Amino acid sequence: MPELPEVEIAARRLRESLAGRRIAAVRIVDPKLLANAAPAALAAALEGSVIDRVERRGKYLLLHAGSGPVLLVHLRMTGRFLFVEQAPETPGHPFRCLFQLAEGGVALFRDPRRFARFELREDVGGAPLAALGPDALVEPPDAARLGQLVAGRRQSIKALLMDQRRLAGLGNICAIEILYRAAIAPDRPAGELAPGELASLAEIFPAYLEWAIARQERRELVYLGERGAENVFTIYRRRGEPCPRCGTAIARRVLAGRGTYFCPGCQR
DNA sequence: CTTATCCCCTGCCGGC
DNA sequence: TGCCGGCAGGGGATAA
Repeated sequence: MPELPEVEIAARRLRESLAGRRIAAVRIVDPKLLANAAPAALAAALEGSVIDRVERRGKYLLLHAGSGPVLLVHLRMTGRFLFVEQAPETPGHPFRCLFQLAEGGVALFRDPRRFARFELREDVGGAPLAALGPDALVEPPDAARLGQLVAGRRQSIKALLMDQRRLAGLGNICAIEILYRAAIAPDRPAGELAPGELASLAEIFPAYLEWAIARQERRELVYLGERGAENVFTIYRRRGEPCPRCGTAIARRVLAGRGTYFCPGCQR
């Protein structure tokens, strides 16, 4: 799932359903979930404590428990928290981790592809957060700042938008949809974009993020893989369908290692 | 320094 | 119905 909009919504749900509650027990089902410590370390850090603050930075979730270590959560492709009254007994609901709350209720961490990672860090100043560029939602770059980011870069504009060290939060779908709205071809070398195109990008992508967050808030943006999920995107996963702007068939190619949808007719 | 490729994993979908 | 290839919102490691 997660790009910035989904991670932002995940942070809001965690503030509603997890923050302020005491964690009675932590159960790690999949020992590979915790990237930099033993499962016992997570239990020691969280059991008996209260998550008092939840932050988002780029695609990372930060769960603070008082003065203890911070738990970094990266959802990667399929990670998500579910809040339920009781831990499921049947194996029909596999989960990688479970937080039992003292006042009742359970937070489950589901992640079918098992790419997601938890990390315990003493502070937020070092790796991996220090490597992130400015947050695409909190500090959206204006045209001038974008100009600095792309200056001299031969890398494709799509790869640059997805590079978390330059700008944190955008992923494959965001990059595809934003470049479509700006009518810029995804494989254009970033450094060759004209000032007017940078201005167009700078205007479009905060608006796109707000739109996606609002949609997700209304629970309209769901995994495409979920039963009954509808593709709400303009061109993502619409190869062969006519472009809404010019009618040309939407094309797909692999760029920066990811499936990239674009309109060969009007994205220049 | 870049960029490209492979890898990590499971699940769904469409075609045959 | 069953099998198989393609595809999937992430990034890290490695090679060139």
